[in-house]
Amino acid sequence: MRTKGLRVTNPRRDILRIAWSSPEHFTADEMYVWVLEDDADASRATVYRTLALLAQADFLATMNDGKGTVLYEKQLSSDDHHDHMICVACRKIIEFVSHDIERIQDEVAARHSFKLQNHTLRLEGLCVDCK
Amino acid sequence: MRTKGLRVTNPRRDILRIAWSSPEHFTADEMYVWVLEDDADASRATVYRTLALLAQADFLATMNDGKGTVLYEKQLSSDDHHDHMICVACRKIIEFVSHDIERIQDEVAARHSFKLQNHTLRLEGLCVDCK
DNA sequence: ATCCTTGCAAAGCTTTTGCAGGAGA
DNA sequence: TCTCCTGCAAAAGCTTTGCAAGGAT
Repeated sequence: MRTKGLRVTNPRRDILRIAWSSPEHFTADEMYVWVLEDDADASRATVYRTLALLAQADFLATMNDGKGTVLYEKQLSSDDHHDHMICVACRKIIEFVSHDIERIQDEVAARHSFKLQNHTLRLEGLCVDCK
Repeated sequence: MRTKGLRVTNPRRDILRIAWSSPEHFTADEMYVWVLEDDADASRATVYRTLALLAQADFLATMNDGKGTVLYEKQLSSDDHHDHMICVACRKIIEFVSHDIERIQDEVAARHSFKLQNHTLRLEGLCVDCK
C-alpha cells in the first residue's frame, strides 16, 4: 500500500484483513457488519471510502449482482481474473476462468479499435442443485 | 401485452413508445425526464414500476453500468442479444455480438452442469476517440 | 362489477459529503 | 510538522410502498 502512496491505517488494515479472510463476495454494508462483529476499527463512512479506495488500488475487484448492487471480492493478484455464474434460485456464485473467452474479447476489442482495460462476464441460470 | 395478462394503460403505452424510439440505454430516472419532456402520462413511481414490469415481461432488457446503476434498453426480440463495450472516459456504449463467445459460454455452463438462462458481458476501456 | 394501476407523498435504503479533530510519514 | 484520514451526523440520491381514487376488462 505504501508503494501506491496510501497511508497504512487501522481501518484499512482491518478492512483488508477481513476482505482477504472472506471467501465471499460482499457489499459495502456487509463489510460494515463484519467490521462491527470483528470489533474492528472503522465507521460506516470509512468502510465505503476504503472499499472504493482498495478497489481502485487493485487490492479488491468489483462486480455487479444482477440488480445493480456493487459487490467486492478479494483480488489475490492483478492477473487473478475470473468470471461468475450466478444461480438465480439460490444466489450461489460459481467462479470460472476461460482463456478462450478472453482471447475472443481481445479480438472483438481490436476490431473496434477499443483499448480493453477490464471486463465483466456474468452468466445467470440454475446451478446443478437447483435445476 | 394483453397476451401476458397485463393491462394496457396510458403510462405503459407512453413509456414503451419512448423506450422504443430511444436509441440509447437509460436509467429509470432518465426515462422519467423524457416522460415529462414528452408531456406523457406517468408519475415517477409509475415509471419505476412500469420499467421493472416491462423488463420482466421481456419488452426491455437490463444491464449495469460499471458502477451499480441499472440501465434499460429496448429489446426488439428475445433473440436480440448483444453485449457492450463501455468507454471509461466518455461513457460511450458500443454494442457488439459474438457468436463465438456465446458458444464458449454454453460450453462452460455445460461443464458445470449449469442451466444458462441469461448472460451479461461488459468490456471496459478506451474507445477509439479517447485513446 | 371487479380488481388492477396510478398518483401522491412519505418512508426506506444505500451511499456520499462537510468539517473539525486525530493520526501517519 | 504537514497532510492525509477518520468519525460524526447530515444530506443526497435513488427506489419502494401504503392508501385511496381512477381506469381497464
